[in-house]
Amino acid sequence: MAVRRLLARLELPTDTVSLARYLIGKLLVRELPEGVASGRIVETEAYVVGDAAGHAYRGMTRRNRSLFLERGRAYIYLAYGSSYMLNISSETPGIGAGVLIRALEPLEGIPIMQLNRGVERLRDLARGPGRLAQALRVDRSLDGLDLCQEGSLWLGRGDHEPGEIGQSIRIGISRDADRPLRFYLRDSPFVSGPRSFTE
DNA sequence: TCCGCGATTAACT
DNA sequence: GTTAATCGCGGAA
Repeated sequence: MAVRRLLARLELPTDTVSLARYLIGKLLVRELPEGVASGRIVETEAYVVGDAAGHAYRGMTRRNRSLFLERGRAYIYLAYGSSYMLNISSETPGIGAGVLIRALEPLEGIPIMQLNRGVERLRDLARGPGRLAQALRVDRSLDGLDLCQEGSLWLGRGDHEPGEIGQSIRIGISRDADRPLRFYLRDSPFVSGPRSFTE
């Protein structure tokens, strides 16, 4: 198994779009009582400053305050009453923006993820933001966590350069819907949405 | 307080 | 391809 090395905050681009692209190919590591579950990030979306689709658009609230932290923090919320969404804060403190993690290629702890998800098929473990959170048992209790510090959830360096990165409009939003702010690993079967609109 | 609405998913036809 | 489930948030009153 590849060495898991923590990503330092200084390695993370400050700019939201740059961060969304940078995170493709990086590792997301979850430490649970029964063991480690991890995966390679294969799909992200940027929710930039001044973005009408972003949760920070109307200012800071109790729910979205983690988006305004220094880059590399977790912002987690519940969508549709049933699915948790994991985001990583971007920009500088006081600026509300972040990157949604939409899909992982499972690497370690696959049996743990299978139990958490209640499905066997590798491709269905973390393809989609809600599935990903369920596979890694991510919920609001992790909101605000520093992902640049070893702990229950953290970001790791990938062991090689990612392949070709595609770009498209974001999935499932209505406002600011035409902006090409979704990034994904072009050849990965673990990507959730369409693979058209490639750059 | 009330009410409409999702950065989704799974189970349908 | 279509649709119901589900509930916290936040804007309106």
